[in-house]
Amino acid sequence: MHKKYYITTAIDYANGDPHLGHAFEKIGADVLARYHRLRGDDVLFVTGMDEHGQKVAQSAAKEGRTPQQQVDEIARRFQEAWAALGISYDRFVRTTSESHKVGVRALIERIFERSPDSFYTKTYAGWYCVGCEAFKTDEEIVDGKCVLHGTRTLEWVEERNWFFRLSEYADRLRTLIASGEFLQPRSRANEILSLIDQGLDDVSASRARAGWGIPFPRDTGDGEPQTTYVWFDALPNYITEVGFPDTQGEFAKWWPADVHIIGKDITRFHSLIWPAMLIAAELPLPRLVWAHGFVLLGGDRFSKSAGVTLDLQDAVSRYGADPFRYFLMREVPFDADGNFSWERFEERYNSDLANAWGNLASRTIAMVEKYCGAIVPAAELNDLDALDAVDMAAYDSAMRENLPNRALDHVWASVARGNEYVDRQAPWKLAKDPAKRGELEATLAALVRQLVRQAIVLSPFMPGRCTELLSQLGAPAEFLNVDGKMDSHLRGNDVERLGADGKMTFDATGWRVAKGASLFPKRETH
RNA sequence: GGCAGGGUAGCUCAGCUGGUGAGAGCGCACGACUCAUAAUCGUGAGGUCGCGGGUUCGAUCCCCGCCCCUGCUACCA
Repeated sequence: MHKKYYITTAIDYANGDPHLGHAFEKIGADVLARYHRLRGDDVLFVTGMDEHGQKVAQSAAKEGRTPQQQVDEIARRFQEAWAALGISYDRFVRTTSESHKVGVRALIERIFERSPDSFYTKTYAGWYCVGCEAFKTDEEIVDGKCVLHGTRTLEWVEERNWFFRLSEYADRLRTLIASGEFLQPRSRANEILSLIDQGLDDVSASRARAGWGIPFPRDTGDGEPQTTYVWFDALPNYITEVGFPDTQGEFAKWWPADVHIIGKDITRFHSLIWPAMLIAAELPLPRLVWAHGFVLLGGDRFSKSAGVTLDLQDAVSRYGADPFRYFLMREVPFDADGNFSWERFEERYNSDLANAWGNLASRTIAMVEKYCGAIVPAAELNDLDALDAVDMAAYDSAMRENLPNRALDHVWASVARGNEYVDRQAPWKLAKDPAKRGELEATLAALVRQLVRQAIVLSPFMPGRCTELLSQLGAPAEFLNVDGKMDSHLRGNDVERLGADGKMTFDATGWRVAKGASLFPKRETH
């Protein structure tokens, strides 16, 4: 019996090229999605783009393009980046798609029907900054300009908008978040609780300025067309992509989402406005909102203006996507901030990948070739398997808690055990004594089994290299199907590689190993 | 300013409700081995556990004060 697992990422604002921050989130979500596929869950992994807003329209104008041309181009670049990083999403949602627009309007209408008091109109007057797409308070205005956009002039705007009565939901939201199960990690839940305790303000649901967006389905009575404001435009992507407003079929199968993976900076929208919208619409709430931290560069948050950036293409081309994915997942906790530096990357690459794991594979395969004619000998399970089982179980529970970095710690405990085991058994000595033939074979078979286990549990992190290792170990075809290329997702699964209890069953006896190129070659030192 | 979290070996961090000599990984030094990507295995150096008080037979872990860092303090997303 397979469970369904619907995982989403934040949809990225189509206002620039993909960067390390975007990549970290997508890689993290991808690792979780692949892990669940490995377990045999029926996975739906959705990511995409948020493509409306005045800033998009303006940058398009600057480029001499229509807004649609502009977002088409940016969406293409994001999808290229995700392909290069091996992000195995099932669907790429775009808020400019017709189906999304239909879904958004339907959701708003549904809220009008089910919770008639949730929307109301209010006239708002103030200085409006186009750069921020927001009204500014006196403190935010210096010399008649917005402090963040000193080159743009502010506009005095009076408009009648639709508001959403978020304040009305404060009690229910507090209960929801205080449970500790809806919003994680706990530190983020605590921040939102304190926000609730300060009192929730109602939020805009529409803007009167005709803009690049979805027309709000109802007018405010002053004749001005209303455009759906960002929350009501972007957040519903999680349901429109699974068929809403049709609540049968796909929607019934996938919704509610099992987890929304988001950055900690947009926690409040996902843990307050989104559930309030769903309550108002009388729709089920997602099971979990997971707010990850940020990847810092040299201790600073990356930013284009400060020159703190990292070119994704460059990052991938240096060692390949797999080591890059591994490094980010190993070095940056998924529940807090972490640091990226090439210095650290090289350390990790050399010690963890090349020296420890890559070399363990290399020496094991070489010995099976040398001492056993390249055929994996038959042998009973031994202590190595038993000790590894503890680490594999720990890996499993860490993955279920959305902490891939901790899961990797346990896999590397297994890797270290493997290298110790080789030295302790010293197969090269056993090979010289015909009386120890049995022990030699038991040793090498145990090492092959261990590598298979490691390749399987690491495949969500490094799908390409793990497939390569399994291939070198002589694993049959169904074992090799762990790559997550865009055109060959591992869906459902034919072979239960990782059971519901985290245990694996397979028999490597008789596999023909073939040593190939190094899994993690060291670069020329210069 | 308020609220929350944190300051432990060169680096990244573990240390549950206070108690035999404060730990891991990486890095470093020395030794062993030779199957392997000059990889691996073993041993070791070494830290006033942010600062100052207090409670206690005894505190890195409790209390008070101070210093420093980070996050949140709502409509860019």
